[in-house]
Amino acid sequence: MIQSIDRAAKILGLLQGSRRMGITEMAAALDLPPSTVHGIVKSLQSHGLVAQQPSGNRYVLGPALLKLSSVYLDTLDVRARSMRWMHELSSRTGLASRLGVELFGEVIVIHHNRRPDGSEQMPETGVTIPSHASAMGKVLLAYDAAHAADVLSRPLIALTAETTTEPDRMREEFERIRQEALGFENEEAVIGEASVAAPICSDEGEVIAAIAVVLPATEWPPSDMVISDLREAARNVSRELGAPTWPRPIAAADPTDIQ
Amino acid sequence: MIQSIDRAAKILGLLQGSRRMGITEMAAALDLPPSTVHGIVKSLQSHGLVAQQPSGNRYVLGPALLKLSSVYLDTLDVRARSMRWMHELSSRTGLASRLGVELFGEVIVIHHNRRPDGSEQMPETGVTIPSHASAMGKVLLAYDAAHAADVLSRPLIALTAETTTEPDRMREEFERIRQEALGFENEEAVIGEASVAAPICSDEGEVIAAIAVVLPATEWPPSDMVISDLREAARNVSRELGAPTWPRPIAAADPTDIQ
DNA sequence: AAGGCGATTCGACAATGTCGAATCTAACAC
DNA sequence: GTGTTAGATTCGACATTGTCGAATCGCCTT
Repeated sequence: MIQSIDRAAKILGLLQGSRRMGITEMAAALDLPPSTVHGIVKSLQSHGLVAQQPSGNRYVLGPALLKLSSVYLDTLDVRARSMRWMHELSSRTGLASRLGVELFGEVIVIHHNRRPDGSEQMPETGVTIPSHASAMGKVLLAYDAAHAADVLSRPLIALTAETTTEPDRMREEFERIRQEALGFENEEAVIGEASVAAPICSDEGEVIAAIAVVLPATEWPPSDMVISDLREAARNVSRELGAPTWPRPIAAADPTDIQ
Repeated sequence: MIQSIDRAAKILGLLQGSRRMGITEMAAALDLPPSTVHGIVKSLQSHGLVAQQPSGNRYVLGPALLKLSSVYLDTLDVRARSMRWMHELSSRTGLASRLGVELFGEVIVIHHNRRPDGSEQMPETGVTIPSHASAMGKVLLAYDAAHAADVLSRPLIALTAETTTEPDRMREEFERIRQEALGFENEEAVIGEASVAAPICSDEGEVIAAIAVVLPATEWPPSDMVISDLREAARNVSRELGAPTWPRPIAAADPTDIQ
């Protein structure tokens, strides 16, 4: 591992968390001398990854990141193939839909279809949610033993009073997810919001993404029709990706109770 | 400048351009030994900035970039303040609208309002266009002498038969842009597409972004109503940002004819 | 005008990044 | 099934670079 690249990435991570920071502030956060941080920041700045605010004493993330992430999204075969099915899923169910992949114990939304009721909604692409508190995240954890072991090795944070935080209950939930190829979450991440998710399988049979519909907690549980449409969308996307089967066979699923 | 961070950024740039590349291919492109590239890529991968494809021999940009760019967009005060006015601009004119900032001789779209006709349109946030071939880009160049000098010091590339590529004509156009606080482009970037842009000023009176409406070339030139609405939106956003005046006084504009 | 704080610059030197050689892995041809 | 090829990956010697302390600069406050 190259230390200076590691440091540079940590600086990006700091600016991601705190939005605007000065050199001395970043140095304190990373326990490094200001001149060291200054050199790294100037290098990042020369590539547009970081920018200095006009007032001159604080730094922010830079526009080059937007271009890189635009290409990242374009690269995603799973996203390209999901968009049409998600559009249809939202049209049929009247609900918002999300596609997510794993990122360091969280699930990040790589595609979002708004609820088709004409109301004003925030675009969610780029939003992250802790995996343990999200239907998509639970699905991704259920089919990835190593990832689950890692996440469950640290205390699970409660985002609401409903968030499941006991590892044993999570493992039971993973077992059920693998049996039904469905993950559920009711007000575990956001009060008033629930979601149900299904796995997306690749041509190698691996679960590489999860697709979800989002519904108001007042409409919980999701109707049979919503669940049927969700499974249909997941199956269709997986098939387009060349998955041999959907859902992935239980025997092929790695159990998450490896200690 | 830190060489290893520079190299890491170049690797991200390669993957941005070529989408998927192997270690040996990147090494050839950068004129570096494969083991050097491998070390850098593994560092980037550990932070989610790069990912290895399941087949194992090619690399792509990683999901952490999406999260970073999501925060980048959230950080942008100019974007937050423009969204409502752009929504109104698109509603009143029936045209798509874009907000852009400068990135290495290009203009990158940081907010996009679709044309409100219900048709299916690609989201454009993250898209880049060479500044010289874009109304927004020309506006940004017109108010930034150093940037303009840099762009005009290299040959301008024609994207269509209509693209202006002569530096003297560009300078004349910049002069006119500063006088009218408006930039125009008809089929210079994309056949069939035209745009008109206005500058967005900061509280320090600097032009920090440009706002544009996009119209079909068949509707060229834009009507007086469209131009009026665009200026109104630009003035309103600038005012919200604390700009002392709009448009920025001509005397304060740095001439771009510095050789 | 002086003081304080943070950004920035500079250059000596220690630590790290580089990269050649070797090994590993997977795909392909026979 | 075996051998070949090409690319990924690992390892460690060593030269180059990144680090960082000291000094300076710039801006804001008093």
